[in-house]
Amino acid sequence: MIKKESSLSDVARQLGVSKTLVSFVLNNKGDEKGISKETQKKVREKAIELNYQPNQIARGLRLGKTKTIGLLVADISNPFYARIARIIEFYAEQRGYKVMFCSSDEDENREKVLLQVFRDRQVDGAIISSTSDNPEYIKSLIRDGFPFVLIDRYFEGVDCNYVVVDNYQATYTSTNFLLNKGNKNIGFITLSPSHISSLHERKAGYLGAMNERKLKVRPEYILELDFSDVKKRNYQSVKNYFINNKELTAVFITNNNLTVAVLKTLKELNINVPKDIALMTFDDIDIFRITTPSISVVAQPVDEIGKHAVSILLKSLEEVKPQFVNKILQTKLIIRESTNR
Amino acid sequence: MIKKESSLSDVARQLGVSKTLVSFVLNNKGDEKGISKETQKKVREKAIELNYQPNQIARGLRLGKTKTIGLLVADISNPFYARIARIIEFYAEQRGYKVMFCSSDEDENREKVLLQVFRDRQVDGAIISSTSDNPEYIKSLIRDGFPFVLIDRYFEGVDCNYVVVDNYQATYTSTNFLLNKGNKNIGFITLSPSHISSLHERKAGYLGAMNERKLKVRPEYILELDFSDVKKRNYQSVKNYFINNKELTAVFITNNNLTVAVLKTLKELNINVPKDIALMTFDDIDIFRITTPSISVVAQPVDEIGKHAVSILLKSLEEVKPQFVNKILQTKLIIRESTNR
DNA sequence: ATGAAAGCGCTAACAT
DNA sequence: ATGTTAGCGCTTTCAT
Repeated sequence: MIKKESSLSDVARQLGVSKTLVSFVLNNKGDEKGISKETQKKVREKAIELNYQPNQIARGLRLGKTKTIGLLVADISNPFYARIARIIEFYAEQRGYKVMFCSSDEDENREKVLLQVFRDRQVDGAIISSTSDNPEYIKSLIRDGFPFVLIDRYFEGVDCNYVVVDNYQATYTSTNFLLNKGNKNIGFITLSPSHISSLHERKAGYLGAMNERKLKVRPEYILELDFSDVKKRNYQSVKNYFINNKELTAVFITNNNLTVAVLKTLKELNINVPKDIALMTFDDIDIFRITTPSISVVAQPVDEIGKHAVSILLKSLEEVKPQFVNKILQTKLIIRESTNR
Repeated sequence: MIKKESSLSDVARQLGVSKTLVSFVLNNKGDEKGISKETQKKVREKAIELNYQPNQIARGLRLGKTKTIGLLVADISNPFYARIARIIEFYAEQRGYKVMFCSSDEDENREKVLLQVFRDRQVDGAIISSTSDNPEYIKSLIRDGFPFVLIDRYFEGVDCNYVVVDNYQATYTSTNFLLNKGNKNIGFITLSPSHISSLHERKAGYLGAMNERKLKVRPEYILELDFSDVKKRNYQSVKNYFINNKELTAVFITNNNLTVAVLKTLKELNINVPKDIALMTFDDIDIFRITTPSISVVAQPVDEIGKHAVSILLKSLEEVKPQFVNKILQTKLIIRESTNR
């Protein structure tokens, strides 16, 4: 029961001119098409009078472009993704694009379906933090010529747009920082599915630093938590981990909501940070600034990530045969109280 | 350069039948329209063979429905709204709807523009956390028959869909809790613009409880912070507040990112919670569970809010002359360490 | 300087 | 049991 909005034909009819003319004027092609100044003025005035607003769906159908981009992440309520979303919204809006989002829950099949939904809805392109293990699927997007840019995670050997951070360097540096502080038994808590490039490389950076010092990494020092367990707040394995690994003096955690799990567990176990164990994690979100102790973090350049993702995507929409662009951004170590020992 | 997707006509042509027939079959109206079983089978098979996916934009233009809803909040990266977004996404998806979001930054004009963009894009309806001071504007949405439901904030005397919490009761109870703990000088930190119903009522609940005990509330006990200052992390006034109000033994804060500001400031000033001052706030987000001390909060039923918002909105899309529905949900006091004094 | 007409991909009323 | 056709609101080519 929406009040009938006025359409192009309404404006045209009331003025006794053609839709073409109105369309020209309202798309600022009046001069180019040689429409007389007076006519243009009349058209604009009438458009305002009738509160004419172009129907973007009709426009989209005709032009094959919807000025909409899709954003697919694991979980829009994860503060890291939420911040990225805000930034993507900001830059997209500047260029006249709206964003539609969805959360894959780290489920590969869901991701596939969700992406298809985006395509059915004719989003012009997508920004994707993929949970997929299967580059074939991503390759098919490329073959289809569907414009997208991966963020946070990429696929080795798959040539496409992506903007990620140097995860290896990040954990390599962090681990060395902990080592230089005199820690020898350093634990590592991460998320599965472990094929995700960012997690994979974070682990590699940690192992790289440890190996360089010829330090053994006992298998039980590495804990991999299932995403669904984190989501369900099932932290039992975290508890067991700390109970069974008393000799750890530091631990690196790869992801912000894992760290929430860890902090909660440590609190329950009455294990003090940093006195009993030092802590370091990924993502500089508010939460880690105000805990006691405040948490040392690897800060990702969230603004840069969002900004590049949007600009790369929109550029690739404009070009006929776009060059794929890859950005590998550097992270920043922010040392706070949780590593003071 | 998107690979040509197959359309209805492709399927029809290759089968030597009409688009109508294909449309009927694929929309499960085959039996109803008396299409023979074999033909139906052929159509379905061909559709799969050609990987036919209906173009939802064309469908939207024809049907006047896009199966998209808009979500407008102050800031999608605020954890409270991010969680609501995830939940709205969840319930919307179950019913075949996608969600498009945007952030008003608590700017009334921006909100107006953003909502118009939603309408131009033919979203079927919207879920709105309005920052507006002007019910006239909201009323015009109603007059236009644009379906929407307000969340978090409503307008006194404006008859429309909304789902909010009982904010007065929430702060009234909280303040009484603090009073019963022996606090007399209780501060109140809130956000401007203060016309926002939720903030307004939270303040009223606090004042109500204080007045009932005949306790004076000195004007300087109430701090109103500008949203833009919070966003810019300009916390100077918070600092001054605590420096100038040493006699406060407790403070209630109306909003989660304000609390982040306060915690950060208290840390800097070396003021201990709860020893020096007790703290209580709104929104049960992760962050408040893992700080030391953990923070006592008024928990909003986030899942309920999102669930109701979606169901009310979708119901109002289906009905010709919808009854407006109002939900006022109850909050829950969660007592943690920050009020132990 | 302006307009007619086609067409984007789909649905549905109305034939046959 | 199936097809013809119009039309959603817009842009754009080609006429005039």
